[in-house]
Amino acid sequence: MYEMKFMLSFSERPKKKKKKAAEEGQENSATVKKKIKGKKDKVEEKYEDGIKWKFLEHKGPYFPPEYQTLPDDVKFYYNGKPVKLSLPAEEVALFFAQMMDHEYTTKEVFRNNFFRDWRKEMTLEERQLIMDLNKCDFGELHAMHKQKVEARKNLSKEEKLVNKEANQKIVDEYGCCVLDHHRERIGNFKIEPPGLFRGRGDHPKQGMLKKRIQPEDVIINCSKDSRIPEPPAGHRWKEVRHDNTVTWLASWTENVQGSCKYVMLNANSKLKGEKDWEKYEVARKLKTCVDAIRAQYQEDLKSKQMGTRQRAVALYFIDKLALRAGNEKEEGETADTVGCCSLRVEHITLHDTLDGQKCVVEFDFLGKDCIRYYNKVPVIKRVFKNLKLFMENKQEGDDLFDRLNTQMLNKHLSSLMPGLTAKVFRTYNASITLQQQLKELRNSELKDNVAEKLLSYNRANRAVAILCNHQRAPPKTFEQSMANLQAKIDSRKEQLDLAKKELKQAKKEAKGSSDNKLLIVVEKKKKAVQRCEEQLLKMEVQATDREENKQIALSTSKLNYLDPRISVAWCKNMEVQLDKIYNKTLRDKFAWAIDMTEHDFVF
DNA sequence: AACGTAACTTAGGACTGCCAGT
DNA sequence: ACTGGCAGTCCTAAGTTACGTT
Repeated sequence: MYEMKFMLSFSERPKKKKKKAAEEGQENSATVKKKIKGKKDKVEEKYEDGIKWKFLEHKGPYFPPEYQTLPDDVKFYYNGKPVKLSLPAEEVALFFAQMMDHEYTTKEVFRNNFFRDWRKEMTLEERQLIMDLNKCDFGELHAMHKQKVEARKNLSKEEKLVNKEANQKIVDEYGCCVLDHHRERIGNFKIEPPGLFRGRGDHPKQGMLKKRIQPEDVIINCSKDSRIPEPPAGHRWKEVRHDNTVTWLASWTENVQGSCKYVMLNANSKLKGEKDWEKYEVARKLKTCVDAIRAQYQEDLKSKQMGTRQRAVALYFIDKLALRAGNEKEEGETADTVGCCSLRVEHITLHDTLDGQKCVVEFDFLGKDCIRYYNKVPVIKRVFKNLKLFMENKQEGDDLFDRLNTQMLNKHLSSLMPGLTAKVFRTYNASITLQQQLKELRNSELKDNVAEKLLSYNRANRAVAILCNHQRAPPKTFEQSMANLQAKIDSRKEQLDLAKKELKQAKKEAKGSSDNKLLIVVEKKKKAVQRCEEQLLKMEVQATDREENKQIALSTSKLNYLDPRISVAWCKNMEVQLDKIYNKTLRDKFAWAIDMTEHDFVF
């Protein structure tokens, strides 16, 4: 049961005093701000000062199995000669062999990074021998891997069940924790297995060895008074700490980028649910002051301060186009991608007129995950003039907003509204767009068929996905499956024609007759026609939906940007079953919204 | 103020297993 | 019973933001 309607709203929430709270420790009963009696006399506790829990107990992360050496008959060859590799070198060789069907392994950067890191794992002797990746023959390793995959696929039902049960046992043991009074699922309790780093796009580190994580690398976070997780036999943890100002249960540092990895709770947990609710409440708060903020940045477009003008233009983009903030990135460490503040002059082209429209900005850049953002947008004159100004005397590689960064932008935003940052605009614009589109589509289409209602919902969802530029690679089987569906539609059409003819014939025969049998036949044929029509419509709607969705990913916005209460209310109003738009995982994640939302909810 | 990084959200692709249609 | 296509799940990379340090 969720009690978040009683929670402090974000503006009333005290500012964090992180470190201090941690030092005081979780036993401090003064950290319990409020005990609120909920329904059924359940007591919910709210904490202040960024305290996330009072009690946390878990079994620690689950480690992947140790590497098992190759069978003797599977050989690696160098320069045509079999070479028995040392265990560490062999393990890394297998990582490469496993990926050989992938395009990655043909790329120069990938191969070079792999080879460099692989050589580090070799013995001196191996290193002296193996000097050239092109002389390496992983053929047998690759074949063995493919065989293993095949064998796994061909397991009998019983064997698969045994595996499934073994997996379930691991989930039962490691997949849950106790946080305060709740038993909660953990999102990622498994330590990431070693392998070759697969960055996205043109990643300078692709192919580097992602090393095996040992318990000695792992920090455990839990309550002092909980049963401390046991490290695997013969090992010890890097550290056991008791920091209740954070939500992670375990962490380690990953070697490729040097960043932290965390074991955290599942999205259906109370902690994550509250955070999610809070996010949407901030976005709704923005709704109440967005007009003022827009008026302000319109004014700022005329500012004498260049920095203020740049901030205003950036904000205009973030608001209108739902661009991400765009932090600076360290060159050479990651793929070259940008967001709003990090746009460079080569990413936009200004057109005084284009296709009959005035003041058009053409965007073309790679955003998060190297997804291309391409858009031609008419903008207001003042923005256009400013852009021209910002581009003056600059060349390729120069920042468009040279007097602006995300910290400055967010600092400004938080002064306009507590809790406001650049990404809130994405959440706000996504959710408000869904709400508007649902309303419009309902008015204009007035469908009473569930399939058509769902098409409307998906179209509204799609409008958001397009706004947020959530793309996907067209499924490999797309053309084929589309053709299959069309064939089915065609054959169903023929079937319908036939059914109609039969109905006509039956009617004719029954005319004037009072023979009950004939009347029953007519009814039967009528039903058949009706059923056929329904099936045909359903398939046609499905075809439309699928075609429109070819390169668009709806799931990302559904999961991260759309206030679930809008969808829950829509289902109630349209008399559509919630499970038609939310699968089990989403229903779990949004349990808080399903619980609290009435049909009249307005974002 | 500049910088580094911890903590957390957001993201697309790979993988899996189920079920409709044969 | 078989299978292929796809929805759902898993995986982990890649963002954002706040905070601490120099």
